[in-house]
Amino acid sequence: MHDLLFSGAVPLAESQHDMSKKFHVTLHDIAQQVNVSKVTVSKALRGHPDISAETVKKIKSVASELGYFPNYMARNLSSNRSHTIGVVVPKIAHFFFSAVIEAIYDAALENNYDIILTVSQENVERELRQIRSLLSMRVDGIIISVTQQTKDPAIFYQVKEMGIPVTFMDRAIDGEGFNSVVADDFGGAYTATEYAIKSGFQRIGHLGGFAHTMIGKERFRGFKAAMQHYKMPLHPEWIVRGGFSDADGYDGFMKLYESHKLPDFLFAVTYPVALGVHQAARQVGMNIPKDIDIISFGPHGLNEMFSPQMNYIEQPTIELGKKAVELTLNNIRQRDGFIPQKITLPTKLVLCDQEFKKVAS
Amino acid sequence: MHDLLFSGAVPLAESQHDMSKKFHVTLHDIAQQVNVSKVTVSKALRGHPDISAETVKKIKSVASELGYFPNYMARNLSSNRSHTIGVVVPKIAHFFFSAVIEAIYDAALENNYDIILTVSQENVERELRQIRSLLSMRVDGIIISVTQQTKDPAIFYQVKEMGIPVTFMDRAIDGEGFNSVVADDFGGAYTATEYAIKSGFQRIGHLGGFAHTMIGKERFRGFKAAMQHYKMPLHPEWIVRGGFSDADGYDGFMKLYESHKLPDFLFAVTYPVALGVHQAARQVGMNIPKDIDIISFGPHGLNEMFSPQMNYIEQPTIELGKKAVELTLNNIRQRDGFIPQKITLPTKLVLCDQEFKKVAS
DNA sequence: GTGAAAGCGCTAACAA
DNA sequence: TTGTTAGCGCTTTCAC
Repeated sequence: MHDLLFSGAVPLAESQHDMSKKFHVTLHDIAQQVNVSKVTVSKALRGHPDISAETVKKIKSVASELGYFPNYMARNLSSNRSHTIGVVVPKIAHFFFSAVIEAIYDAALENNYDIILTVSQENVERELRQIRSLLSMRVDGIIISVTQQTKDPAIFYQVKEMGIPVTFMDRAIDGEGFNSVVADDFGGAYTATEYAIKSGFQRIGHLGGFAHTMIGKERFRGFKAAMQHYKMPLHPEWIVRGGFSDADGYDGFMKLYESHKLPDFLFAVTYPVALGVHQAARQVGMNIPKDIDIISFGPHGLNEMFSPQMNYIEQPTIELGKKAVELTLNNIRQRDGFIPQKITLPTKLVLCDQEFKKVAS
Repeated sequence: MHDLLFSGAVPLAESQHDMSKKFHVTLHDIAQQVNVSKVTVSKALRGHPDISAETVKKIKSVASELGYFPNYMARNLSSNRSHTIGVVVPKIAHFFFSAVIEAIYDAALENNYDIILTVSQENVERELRQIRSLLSMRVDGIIISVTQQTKDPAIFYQVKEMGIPVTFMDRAIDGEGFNSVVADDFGGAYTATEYAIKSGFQRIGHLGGFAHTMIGKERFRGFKAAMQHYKMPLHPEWIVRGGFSDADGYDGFMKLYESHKLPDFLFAVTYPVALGVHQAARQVGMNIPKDIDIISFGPHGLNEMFSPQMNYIEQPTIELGKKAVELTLNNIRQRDGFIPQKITLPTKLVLCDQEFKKVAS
């Protein structure tokens, strides 16, 4: 029995210069064994209705006996579909992105699609390089969360021209003809600010993100809108525009601290920024929330560690990933008939509770 | 000028049934424009020394003018190398894994290799499915961190038989002929326990992971070794074997608490377990570190948020990723001549300081 | 220095 | 129901 096992594959190997091919069984090998043609095997393995149940059974058994794995490179080349979605993110080791990425993987699997993930590391050149790479891999669609520096939409138009749907996730750039799935940054910021106002804080400050990013803009806009709606004066000295990292939060707080006119409440643009604030506050001997309270966007399950816990705006990470995949898939399936969609998912104000929640396993 | 731009590609498109191929420029298109053969273009674009500098220049300019992207499916099919490493991890949204994954991506990029990442979600069937998928994509090698339930090494032997190097990362399984890169779990656990003993704690307990996993075993072994070395009695009632998640930590603590004989120090097998302990302790009104102190493996930059901060064993996440890639690449390049390596990377005891550190950006 | 021919493993049209 | 023929886009001989 075992002599037969590689009877198709081994002779093939002998004639190969590349030894790595040694044990790569092909349709041809199976066809020989079963005494049918390659095409029959191909059809049988893919569940094509043409082939008789008996033949299918025989073919399948031989296939698994030989340890056959379809060669996707060959399959994709001839069918001209890769059944793959390319993804570009700025970071992986990041609370928010790692959660979204996982959701993307799960959603894709449910739809029998593969994901090819790439990382730009917040670097525009690397981002471009990765997009090119995905194009060369002939992905069927691309989901991207751009870097904080990405401004030029040219490449995205080029991708679209190639017939490859583009879906922006969370971080979008201006431009027509693309899908996008973003969290309701404006609404979240508005709610957070409103909460501070209604809680009676009088000196409310904002540590905002980069002014040129959608997120930085929208969250600042939500902050302003709430302040204006409740007739609170906007104090420019309490508004610091920086980046999205903990270092930015640290620096921002220190800047306020050194000016000797700290607000009594801070709305931080991201969770890392809030962490930086915590760090800085501890360093100068100030207590949160006693001396100064804070709220920020989405800690993504990390809040449990804090004592006392922080209030926050929950971002729909799972939904973002899921929607991005669905949208991209719809676009891929409908191709030209598809009208690009822009989806905004709601955020939620979470006031800290003491109930036990799962963090990460 | 623009009429020429797609003169090669458009007519080709007309004859295609699949519209997605509309604007996919091929070597053939470039060849026509420059009036040379496909082969010349192929060689020129790959920097083959055969072609004259002038021809190369002309070809490259036309290629970029037409917006040419090499088709990796075709390239890989004919060259029988994918220049790709497949990766399987149990989780992405996890402090430890997301850090390692990012390191893997960076290391691969430096070596001009692509990564295809898949997630098993701690599910053995899904893990198998993803491995199959990677094999079908004809990855050149596989880096894998197995699920907590993975016991059967059969598939890994099969992969190896196909001439595809396997490197276990962090979570290894027994078996010969595979590479592995793991953190020094034994040493880390020993050091942690030793620290507790030297700090004067008398009732030292351990919240251990699954007894069937390498990590669970090694960390427990390190704990025991240190206890024995310092002649500390091992109290079975202070040793709880569970899993690696926060829920396990929560449950473990509660079990000890309800038994009314809590230790005064806990060595937790993972950071999530320690988080669960924190959560539980807070719930029953106990203070860490006053009432009971704790140490655990690797919070990966999250420690800054704690107040007071926790001591921990630092895991070499970046190094794990980097080494895994290097090892796999070496194995790929040397093929049969390669002797599989088992690398253990040192861990480090970190006693909390107040200095500002970057968390995540 | 350049190119013609053959083939990678598979699928899609069309015959038989 | 099954097989034949023709590619997919590229690389690899090997001849010129």
